[in-house]
Amino acid sequence: MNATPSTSHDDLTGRARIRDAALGVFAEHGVKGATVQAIASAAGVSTGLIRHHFGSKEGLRAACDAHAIGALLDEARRSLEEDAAAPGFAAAMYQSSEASARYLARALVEGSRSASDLFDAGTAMAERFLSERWPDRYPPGARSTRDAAAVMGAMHLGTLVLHTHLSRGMGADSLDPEHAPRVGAAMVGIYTTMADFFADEQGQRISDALSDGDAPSSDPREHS
Amino acid sequence: MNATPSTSHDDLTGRARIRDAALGVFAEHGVKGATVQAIASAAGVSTGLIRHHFGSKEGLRAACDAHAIGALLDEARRSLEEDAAAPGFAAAMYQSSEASARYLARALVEGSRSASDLFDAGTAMAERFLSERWPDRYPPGARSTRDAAAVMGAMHLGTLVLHTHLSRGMGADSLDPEHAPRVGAAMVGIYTTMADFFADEQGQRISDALSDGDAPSSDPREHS
DNA sequence: TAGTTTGCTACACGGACGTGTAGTCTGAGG
DNA sequence: CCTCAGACTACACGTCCGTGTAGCAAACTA
Repeated sequence: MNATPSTSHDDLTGRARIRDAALGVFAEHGVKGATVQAIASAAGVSTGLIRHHFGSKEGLRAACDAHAIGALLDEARRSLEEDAAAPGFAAAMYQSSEASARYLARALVEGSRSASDLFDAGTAMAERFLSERWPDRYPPGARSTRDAAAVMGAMHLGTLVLHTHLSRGMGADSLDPEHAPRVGAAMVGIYTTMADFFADEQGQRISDALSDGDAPSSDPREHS
Repeated sequence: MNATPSTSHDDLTGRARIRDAALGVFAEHGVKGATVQAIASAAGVSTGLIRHHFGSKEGLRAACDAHAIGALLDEARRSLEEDAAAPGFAAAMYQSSEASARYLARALVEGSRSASDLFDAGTAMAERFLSERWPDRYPPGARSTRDAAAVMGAMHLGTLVLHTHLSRGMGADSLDPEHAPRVGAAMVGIYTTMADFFADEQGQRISDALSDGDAPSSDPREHS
C-alpha cells in the first residue's frame, strides 16, 4: 500500500514498467507535458492500470521521485550524519541510472520536494567540505561559505540539468557512463585553468570588480 | 503582421504587456504548464487579444524567445565575429532583465532553438577564450578543448538555470542585481580553492582517476 | 461625415486529457 | 469446485484549454 518499499523487490512487473516509462516521459516532456496515455503506451499497458497502481498522475510522479531521488537522498543524509566525507553518496550518484539522472534534471527545474532536498543536502556537504578544509577562507556558517557551497552545487548540477546542451557540445551523451568521466576531467581542468586566470592581472581586475559589487566588462560568460 | 520587428518600439502597449506577462508565466510554469488564460489575466487582457497579436500560443512563445534571448544571441554572434574578447556580450547578459533571465533558464531546459543557439555561442566563446590563452593545454579544435568549453558553459549557466535552489542556499535572490555579484565572487573563490584541492595529494588521486575513465570515491558532489 | 483599420472583448466549439466505473481474466486458497 | 483478490482493459464522463468567430469602440484617413 505504501509507495516506497516496492521500488525494486518487484521489478519486471507492470508497476515497475509503468514507473520506468514514466521516468522517461516525465524527463523528456516535463510533468505537465507528459500524458498518462503516452506513459501507458510507452509501458505497453492501459491508462487504467496506471490509475490502479498509482491512483493518479500525481501519485505516479511521487513514485518516480521516490525511485529516482529517494535512494540518493537517503545516501546523502546518511553521509551528512557521519563525520567522514561522503564516499557512499558520490558512489550512489555515479551508479544511478541514466534514466533517473534525466528525471532528476527535470525535477530540479520543475520543482520537486525531493529534488530540492537533494540540492540542499549537496549544498550542506559542499559547505562542510569547504569549511573543514579551508576554515580560514570559508569559516563555518559565514555568508561567503554558504554562497560558495550553493554556487558549487549549482555549477556541478548544471552539468546534469543541461546535459542536452552539454552532450551537443561534447559530441557524445554526457550521461552515458562511457563518456561521463570526460565531464569530471573537464571540470578539474577548468578549475586549475581558471584559477590561473584569476591570479593574472586581467583576471584579478575582474575578481576585484566582482567583490565590489559591479559587473566586469570582459569576462567571457558570466551568469545572467 | 510579422512577429519580430515590433518587439520593443511599441512598449507599454497591450502587446508588450502580454509579452511581459507571458515571460513570467512561461518561466514559472513552463510552456505546457502555462495557460493563455493565466497569461491574459496576468496582463489584464482577454485571451482573444493574445490571439489577435500573436496568432497562437506558439507564436507568443516565439515572441518571448525573440524578446528575451534574441538580443543576447545577436550580441553573442557579433562578439564571435569580432576578434576581441566579448565586452558587449557579458554586458548584455548583465543588463538583461530578471524576467528575461528566468525565461531563458526555462527555455534552456524545455528546449528552444534560441536558447540552444545561445548555449552554443557561449560554448564557442569559451572555446576561443581557452584555446587563445592556453593553447598548449587547450589546442584549438581538440576534443578536450571542446569538452572544457561545453562544461564551462554548463557550469556557468547552471547558476542561472538553478537560480531557485541557488537563491534558497544563498538566502537571497541570486537574480536580483543587488545580490547577483555574490554569485560571480563565489565562483572565483571556488575556482581558486578547487585548484588548490586538485593540486593536493588527495585531489590528485581523484583527478587521475577521472582521467582514466572510472569514478572517484570521495569527491563531494560530482555530476550524476 | 463615411469608411477603414486597429485594439480589444465576449462567447462558443472541439479536442485532449485526467479521472471514474464496470467488467474480464488469471491464479491462489479453502 | 468455488470464490475471492489482484492485475489489467475498455469505455464513458466532465473539464480544461487552445482556437475560431462575431462584434464593439476609438482612431485615423479622406
